[in-house]
Amino acid sequence: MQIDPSRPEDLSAQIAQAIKDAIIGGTLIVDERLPSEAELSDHFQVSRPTVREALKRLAAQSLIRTQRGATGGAFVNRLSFEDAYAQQITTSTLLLSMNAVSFDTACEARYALERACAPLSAERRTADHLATMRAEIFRQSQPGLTDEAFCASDVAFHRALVDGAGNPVLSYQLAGAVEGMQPLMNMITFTARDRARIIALHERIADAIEARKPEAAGSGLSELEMETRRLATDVFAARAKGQRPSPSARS
Amino acid sequence: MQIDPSRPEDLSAQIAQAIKDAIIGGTLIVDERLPSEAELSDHFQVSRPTVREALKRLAAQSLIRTQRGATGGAFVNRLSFEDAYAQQITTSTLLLSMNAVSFDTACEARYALERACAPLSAERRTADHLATMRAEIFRQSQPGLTDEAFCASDVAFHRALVDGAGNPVLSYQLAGAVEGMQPLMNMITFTARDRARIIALHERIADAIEARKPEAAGSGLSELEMETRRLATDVFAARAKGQRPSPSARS
DNA sequence: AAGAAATCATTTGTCAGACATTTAAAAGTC
DNA sequence: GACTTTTAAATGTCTGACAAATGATTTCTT
Repeated sequence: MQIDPSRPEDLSAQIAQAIKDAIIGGTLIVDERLPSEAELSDHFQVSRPTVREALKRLAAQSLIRTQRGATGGAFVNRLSFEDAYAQQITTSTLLLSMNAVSFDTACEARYALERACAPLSAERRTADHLATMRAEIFRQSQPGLTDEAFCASDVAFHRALVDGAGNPVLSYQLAGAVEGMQPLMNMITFTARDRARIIALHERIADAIEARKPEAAGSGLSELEMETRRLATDVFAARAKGQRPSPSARS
Repeated sequence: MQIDPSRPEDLSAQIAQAIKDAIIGGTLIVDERLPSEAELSDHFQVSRPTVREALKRLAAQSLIRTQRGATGGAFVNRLSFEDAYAQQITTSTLLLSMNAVSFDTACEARYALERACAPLSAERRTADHLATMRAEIFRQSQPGLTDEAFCASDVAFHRALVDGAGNPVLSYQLAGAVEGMQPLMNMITFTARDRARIIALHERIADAIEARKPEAAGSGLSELEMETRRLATDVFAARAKGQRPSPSARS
């Protein structure tokens, strides 16, 4: 594990990469303790602040965790599904918000992936998943719900649908697709009639999942996709005409 | 944008989070220059090394880039699809290698997601995508190919299939599912007969994509999934019996 | 006056050394 | 033996300094 001080790249970046490679390559295994900062600075022939910058880079990616005290130090971190979810969501959200991805493109990707989960979810969903879906549908039907709360409930509904597939890898992959779209969804204002249509489709999907009918769930999702895209088209067209103020994405 | 020095969390982590929130929330926009390290240390009432650790955390997530010199500084980085791909692949790879995810679970997720791309790819693939798929199939049929090279070509084939859908968001999401599985795939040894079967299925899928037949592509993928899972089951069963040495994942 | 060269100022990158804080183990005390 | 105190090791933070890069400014030359 060596670095090249003559390379133009930052020393801390090189050190972080070297340690990262060691983790990915299996040289350093989960829960193994890294050498202390003093030992690392000695090994790489750099100062301790430089080593620390490298370690912070790794900590930011959840590759290591640090512990203070006598038996403390930096330890290779087992990347948990929760950490991976969070990273995935952040990355997806930023990717969509910073790259002028069209609503249609993001929507198409999201529903294509969700349809992939539907058959598995219809087969394996537990009563718990179903109960969550029903509860979210009920919440969505409450009058006086803000658009943001409606969207948040929408996300929860779809996550329950995805989690119903009982495949954590799938849930992880979908987390970004579903949650990353929320800022885009929040740009839409829903009328009462819009909501009613969406809720009806949610019920249809939940019914299909409950009855273990994969095709019905898939077609329900397809209709929901069309409905969502139609809504977005209308809202954006209205904004373009200046019929409404053109607010930026609401947080 | 403030921090609380009395909280137990690292100051650099708090500062990083505060800046991250500002970026996600839109307070800081793409290509905007952050205050200099000296100004930040003054603002947050911490030393410059602490600020630097915070900035390195953000740099590790590609949220900022830094530039030296008179007009240099830290700038909010536009998260490119390439950066997002790379992060996604690293995270997925680590998640699968560190969490004892069963081969079947990962495989199921991967093929479910790929089947979601197949209809779109059948509809939109260009001659380019098709040419890549054919080229990879040809490479896979070359004798003397190592198992690793065979797997790498397999990944390239599937990426071409996914990219054929012409949806960058979908390509981004699938990057992790396809490439993250490579270390697991590399644990499998392929006999000549195994390879022949896989290549035949690849050809069937490519034919379906070329003929713009979404259902045929989907069923080809389903068969490929079954074939892959059968192979893995055999290999692992043989290893368990001690008929072969039990190597760890080859890099 | 115009262009080239030198200088300067700003900013990040790195270093050295120090102190504070946390934590577990070792030593001491009853 | 159980409890308390001390100690050592490690990370977290600070101060101050210098190096290196780089654009802007000034000066010099023609």
